[in-house]
Amino acid sequence: MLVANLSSSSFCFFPSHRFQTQKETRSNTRVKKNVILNRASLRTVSLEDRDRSTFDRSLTDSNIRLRRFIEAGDLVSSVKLLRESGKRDIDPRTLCSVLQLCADSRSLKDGKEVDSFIRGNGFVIDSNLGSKLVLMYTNCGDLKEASRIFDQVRIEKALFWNTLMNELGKSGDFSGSIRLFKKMMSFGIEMDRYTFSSVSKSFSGLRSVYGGEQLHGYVLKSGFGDCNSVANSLLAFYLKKETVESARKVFDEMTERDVISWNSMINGYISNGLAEQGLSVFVRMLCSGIEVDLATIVSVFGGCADSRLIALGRAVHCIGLKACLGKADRFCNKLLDMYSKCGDLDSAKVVFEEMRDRSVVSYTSMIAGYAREGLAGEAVKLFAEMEEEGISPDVYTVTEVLSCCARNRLLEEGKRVHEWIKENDMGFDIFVSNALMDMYAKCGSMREAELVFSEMPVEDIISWNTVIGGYSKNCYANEALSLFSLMLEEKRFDPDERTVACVLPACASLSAFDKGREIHGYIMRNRYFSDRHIANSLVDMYAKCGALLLARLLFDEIASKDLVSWTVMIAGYGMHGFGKEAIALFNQMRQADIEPDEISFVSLLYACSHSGLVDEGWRFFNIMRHECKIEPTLEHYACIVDMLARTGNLSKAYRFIENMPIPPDATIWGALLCGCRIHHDVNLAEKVAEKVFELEPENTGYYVLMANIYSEAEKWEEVRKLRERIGRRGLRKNPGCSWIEIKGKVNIFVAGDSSNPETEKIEAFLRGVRARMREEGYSPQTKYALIDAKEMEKEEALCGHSEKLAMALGILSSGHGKIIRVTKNLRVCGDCHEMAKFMSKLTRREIVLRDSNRFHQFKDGHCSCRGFW
DNA sequence: CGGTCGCGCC
Repeated sequence: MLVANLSSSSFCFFPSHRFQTQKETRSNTRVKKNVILNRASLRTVSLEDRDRSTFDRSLTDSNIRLRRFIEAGDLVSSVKLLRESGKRDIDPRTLCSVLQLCADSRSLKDGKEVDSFIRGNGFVIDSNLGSKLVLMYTNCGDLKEASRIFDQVRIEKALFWNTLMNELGKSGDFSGSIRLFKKMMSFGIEMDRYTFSSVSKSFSGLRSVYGGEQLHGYVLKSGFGDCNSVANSLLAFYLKKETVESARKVFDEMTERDVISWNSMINGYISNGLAEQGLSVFVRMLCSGIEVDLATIVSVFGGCADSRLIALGRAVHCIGLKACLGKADRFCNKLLDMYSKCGDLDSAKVVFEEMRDRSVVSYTSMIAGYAREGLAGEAVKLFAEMEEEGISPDVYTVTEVLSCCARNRLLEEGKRVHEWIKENDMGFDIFVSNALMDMYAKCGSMREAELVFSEMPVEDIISWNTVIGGYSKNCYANEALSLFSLMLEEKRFDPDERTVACVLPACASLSAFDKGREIHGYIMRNRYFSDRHIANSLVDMYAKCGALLLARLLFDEIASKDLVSWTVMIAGYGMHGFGKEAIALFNQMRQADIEPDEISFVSLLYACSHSGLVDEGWRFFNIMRHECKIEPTLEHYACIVDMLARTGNLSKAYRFIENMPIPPDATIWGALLCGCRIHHDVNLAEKVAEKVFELEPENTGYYVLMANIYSEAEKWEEVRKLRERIGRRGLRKNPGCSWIEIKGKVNIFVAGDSSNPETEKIEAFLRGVRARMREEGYSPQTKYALIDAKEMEKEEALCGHSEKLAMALGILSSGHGKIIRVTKNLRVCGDCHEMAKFMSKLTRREIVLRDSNRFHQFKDGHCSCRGFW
């Protein structure tokens, strides 16, 4: 135990001379006590002598009358009589009785009047009278006044100290309670077992492990270590996550353990997430022959639920029935919850149906059970049913139903629950509002989530995390970052692990490198890197910001990598065109016995296709199907088609699509259409385009792609026809835009944009670059231009797509050594790609351009994509 | 007794 060290520590809460043996303490106490008692008795004797000398009938009368009122419990008359009496009429013992009556009646007003009678008449407040005053003030709730009396008079009996310490603790004034305890020690008052339980609760309340340990030492020194209830209080003190092992030590050293000791230890382990240890203590308890009670069984059910030990749960169910606990509501509810958390919904249902009176708790647990098993319909149905049964759902039920709707993307049901919440006025509950926002966020309705957020009277960190995460997940990365900044600016909450895990993907999707680095700093300062969610999203963020080496360095720092860690790194290599490295990493992952899933295969196959590794791609596609038994999804097929089409295997890709066991969607045919463009196969493109247009008639991107194929083949008539076709449908092209982060600010450009304050400089710069390119024999690749003739003219005149503008701004406004990082929402255009190569050579700057598909790293006139895009 | 928020592919 730590006590030995701590008691000799120089920074000791308890003055070291207080560490005396029990014997010493007691004998010292006795000496002091006698001195004080002698003094008090001297005073009392003299008082009584005086009273006796002036003895008359009226005094006896007043005392007798007063005692009668007191015995009858008539406080009003007692105080009235006291008011009319003088000092000589009243015996101090009678005063004690009046004070007791005030204490019992919890009447502070009368109590104060008695107190002022005592003080006004100059009664000597001895230990007895003082104790009663303390009791009166304690019971009447004036703890300050009660505490003050301890300064004025020596109270001998531990009971009064204990009672006040308890009340101070209950009122939250733990420090006050501990101050009283210190005073009790310095007065040398003899303590009893209740003293220790009161004060240990206060150290608990202060979360002062140090104080608790000191108290522990004091308990041992003063010989109370063997007292069961004192040991139980110490157990209760130590039963927190950080100190369970100290609790275990106390428990193991106890000579006699009662059912409370066992229950405390079991529940202590289980409620701190150490279910297995708690359950093994329970098994020991059974062996020791101590009889279990309701608290034991209820805790153990929780432990079985946590560790999914349904067999043990069933056995404990029997033990509980044998102990005749089967009728208790808490037993049934916890049992039902245990079965449902262990995935045995049928048993849960049986318990539920056979329960005598099903409470709102029973219904909530049952609904949670359905929700966990994905039976959202059943969950929502039960929610409706409980009202019909006359059981009103409460905030717990509503939160559970909402989280069920969120998990299962049930927007309509969720909205109906929202209506119900409004009708039943439950929006005040922070859990309910948070769950509501999460439901809307997961169902993709960020507008509704925002509305709930704006109407919350108070929010907590979870509310902010939910909305920030909702923005992140729903492609509102800018909004996610803004809200995150607002949270910091207003110093509402310090970001926690969840916040960081919500914001990093937003940085990743925007390629907000500087912002991401800032958050990285925050992660290091708060030691969040050990959180794997965070480490993984950090690696992903750096990879998506083009800082692949940094991503790899951090990846190597992750102590225990999980599937996601490997997947983000593989995907990172893939999007930068490092197919071989992605494959090597994938093999390492399998050597580390991490089983790949469908997502990691998507990343790997894309890595193969982005690097033109056809044979490898095929090999892994087959490994996935045959070795890992993963049924390919549309994404996997899209990777293969993309891979074949890019490398010119157009007819092979076509046949592959035709033989797919699942119906291909537009992205599959779209991948082939891209290949047709790269390899200039207009005939196949026309055939493929019709399928694409049929599957996704609203997606303008495909019309643009086809138009480009026609214009590259100089089939202008076909371009015109296609343009007409789009016009008839009233489609608008999804505008291309690019952005670049400069000094923490994101600058966004669309094609032909002149809204940036630096526009003139940008245009001049680009005209200069174009001129140099012409001199060196490059011609503008206008065949990549858009199909809208007007826009085309404008762009040509302005010399620029959005990515050109962003790159130019980057070159013009950042220091020479700095890498230019531009991001585009669509694929980069061919002319821009050529120009970027040229610019990298001309200005000797490294340009990293991330488009919707992959990274292009331009250096000395070359691009890392080597044409695979 | 029962309840809310986080990472990877497309």
